Amino acid sequence: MRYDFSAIERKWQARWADRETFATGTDQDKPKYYVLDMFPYPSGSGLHVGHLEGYTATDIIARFKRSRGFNVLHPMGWDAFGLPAEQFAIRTGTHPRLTTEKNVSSFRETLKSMGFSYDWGREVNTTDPGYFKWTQWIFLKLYEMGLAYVSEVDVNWCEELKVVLANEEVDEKLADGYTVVRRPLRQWVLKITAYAERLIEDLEGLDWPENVKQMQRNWIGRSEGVEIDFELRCHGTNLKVYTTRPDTLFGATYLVISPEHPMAEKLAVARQLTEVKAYIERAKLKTELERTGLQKEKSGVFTGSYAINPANGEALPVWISDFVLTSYGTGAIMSVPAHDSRDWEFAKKFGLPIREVVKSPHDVQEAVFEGKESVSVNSSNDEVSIDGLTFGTAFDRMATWLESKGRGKRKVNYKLRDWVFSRQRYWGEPIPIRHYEDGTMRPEPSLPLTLPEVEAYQPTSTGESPLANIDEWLYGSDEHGKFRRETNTMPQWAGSCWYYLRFIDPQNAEKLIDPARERYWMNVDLYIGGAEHAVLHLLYSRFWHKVLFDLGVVSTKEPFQRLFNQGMILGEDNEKMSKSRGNVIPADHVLNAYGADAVRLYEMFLGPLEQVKPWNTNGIEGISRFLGKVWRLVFPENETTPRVTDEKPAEAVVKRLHKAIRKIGDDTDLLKFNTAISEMMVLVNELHKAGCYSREAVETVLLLLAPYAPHIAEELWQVLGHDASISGAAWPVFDPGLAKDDVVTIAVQVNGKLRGTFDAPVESTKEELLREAKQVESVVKFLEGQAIVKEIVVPGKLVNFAVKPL
RNA sequence: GCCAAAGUGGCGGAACUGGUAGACGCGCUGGACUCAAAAUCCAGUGGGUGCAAGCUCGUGUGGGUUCGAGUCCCACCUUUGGUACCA
Repeated sequence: MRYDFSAIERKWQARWADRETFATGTDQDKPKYYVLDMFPYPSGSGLHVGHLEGYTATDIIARFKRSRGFNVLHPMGWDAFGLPAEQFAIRTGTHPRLTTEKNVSSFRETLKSMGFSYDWGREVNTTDPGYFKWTQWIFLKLYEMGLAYVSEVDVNWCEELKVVLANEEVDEKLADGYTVVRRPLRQWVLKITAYAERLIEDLEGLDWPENVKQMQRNWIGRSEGVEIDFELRCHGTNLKVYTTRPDTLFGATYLVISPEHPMAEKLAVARQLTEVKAYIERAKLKTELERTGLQKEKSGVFTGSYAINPANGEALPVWISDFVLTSYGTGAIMSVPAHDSRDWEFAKKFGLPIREVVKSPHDVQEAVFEGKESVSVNSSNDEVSIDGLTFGTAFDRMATWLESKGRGKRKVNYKLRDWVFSRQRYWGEPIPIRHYEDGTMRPEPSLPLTLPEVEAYQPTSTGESPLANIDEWLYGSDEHGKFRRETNTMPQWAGSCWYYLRFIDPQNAEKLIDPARERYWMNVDLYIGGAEHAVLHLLYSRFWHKVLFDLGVVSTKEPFQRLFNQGMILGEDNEKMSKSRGNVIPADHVLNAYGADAVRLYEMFLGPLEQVKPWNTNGIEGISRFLGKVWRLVFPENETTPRVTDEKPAEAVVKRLHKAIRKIGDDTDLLKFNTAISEMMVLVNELHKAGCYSREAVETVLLLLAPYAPHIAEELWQVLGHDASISGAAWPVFDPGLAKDDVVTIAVQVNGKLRGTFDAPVESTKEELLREAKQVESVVKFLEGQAIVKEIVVPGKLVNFAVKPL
């Protein structure tokens, strides 16, 4: 009987669906395992082989854990709000809901034809009102807790199109010849900074790749410093700067404020006013990209004003420059050119003095010295001296002195900024807030607040979302008076911030999640997705989770216990898969040609899961051949009767089986699927070679293979007389005694070079191995006429003789 | 520039805490079966040298530690990902 993968795969997929084979177990006495994929945005271009990599990995784990007695939660859903469907709507008038529905069913079909064991009864969709009701509910909680507020925020504004652009759209539009300016707009902002400390601290207990944790720490960017008040000469006020190097205060030779600083114009003396105003105007026109990325050369203008250095009473000129950011610290800095590379460049360009205050190995006029390990010099006044001290103590003494003088205050700063949470778009969750005529805001009294139908999806000319055009939806009145609804919608991040919770209790109309279920299933035991989400999605999600923890909605501090980033699969040309390169391998294409089992195995056989690796369609032939060999364990070529016998397999075969059970189980646990598959190949080859077709051997192979290639495993399992699905069968257990080798090959080296080998029982003593090694024929001639200086024996591995000529 | 990861045959990759480099698969070469092909099976396959047993070189480059280094240390080169003046 031929191995007809497409008939077999169709048969089992239909059967699994009919029998709800993969419905999540409810027996709470069993241990649980929650294995989750980063759910996809259902795009119009469909799934390609790269998308399937992570999903295959989680499916193998899901099936593996089931066979080891766990209740497994393995769900799938759709992150379906988002820009592409809206842009398509703007071009064609097609409602984003229709586009989304179409794409979702195409995605679902492809995933089903991969044989993934998702519990489809738990599918969620972020655009479903029953889902986003709770996204809105969380928003209102944030609002009640004072964590959501309205603020004027600079956005990328495209004058011609009258729209706000996402950062990634800016380049594209500029290339198309549009102008983009920074312009303040009323926005909802979430106070993620209030959680900065906890977001850093709680990384500690997570099983995440160290580099992802590091990236999150860097993004949050905690720094300890001092805010110092500089008295302004002739102004009667102070200028507050933030520094992490109060130990270099004696080396400050000028101050710099950002062009947007409230004092910028006030500080300009009459003679400098025109120049200062022009500089501020120019800065306004620059986009963030121009101010940061492209511009290496420092620019700036002198205000004409001076501030007094509290440490030594010197008058320091105050400059304006756009390399100082308004949004960080106080928007003003003290410059210590000798010990900060940016300050050094600026000082060189504008001829400002450079003074060494930390002992430097070279002349600071020639090059900057930023090291913290040297001692301070030239740093003392009548009240304080830090000369001879290194960074830590110098910092402390200066901070204490400044505090005692009332000129400074220790301060912890974060790079992390509050999260701009509104979008001027149609296709997103409406922000459920009413604005009343008296200027007050109140939450919508009943959720969900759904999207109205609109005629046009273009934003309005004022920059508001299309919702601002729908009067019936927009205006209303209640006991508090007339109101206008909020026209901003939420960003795509919103729905993906908490979806892992809804999978636990997807239909609950009363609550976001049932507490008992939450306690059983949380947290997520394994979360697999692309490294591109290492910072934002995971940080936002952790933030919301902590808020929900504070509200008592969830019982864990963190949502995702173990995180794994799969590496990208490149096109056959070793380039990132993209439409424009034309190197995309569509999932359906390879599925039709080779079948789900082959694609699943090949995706995993390609290389380590975390590694970036190119696709090569030719290589899948080897997997097809392997599956053929598995099939022929049961059905010999051109025969329709199974050849499996009930004979007990030979001792050597039994040992081989136990070794394979151990190796494949260990590798699967560690997500080392490529080597697990290699072991299966070796095992199957050896069974054929040994002519062993005993039931015990063949069934073991099927059980080991089942998480990886479930369709063929089910089919042959049934052929061998089992009525129940192999997915309910237990993972085989190995006997450590049998999984061990009795005889090992010992390598014999002379001066570290391999000169021969011999077989020996594993338990051989060092003396036995030495005696044996000296008699190996190919070794003898290398020992002749040599004095053995040293004998090294590694039991079970090798013997090495270090020799010298006599 | 900075941070992170990685460089192993023609290709994807394997090698436990330093211990026989190249498992497994692709490709290629030769052979069996066949009228022929497909499928399948068998043998070979890092470079050099040799009839051969073998010898020798070999894990990005150059040094080092060690009886022994793909693995550890130092310097450098290259690639990929992240990031963009955070005081």
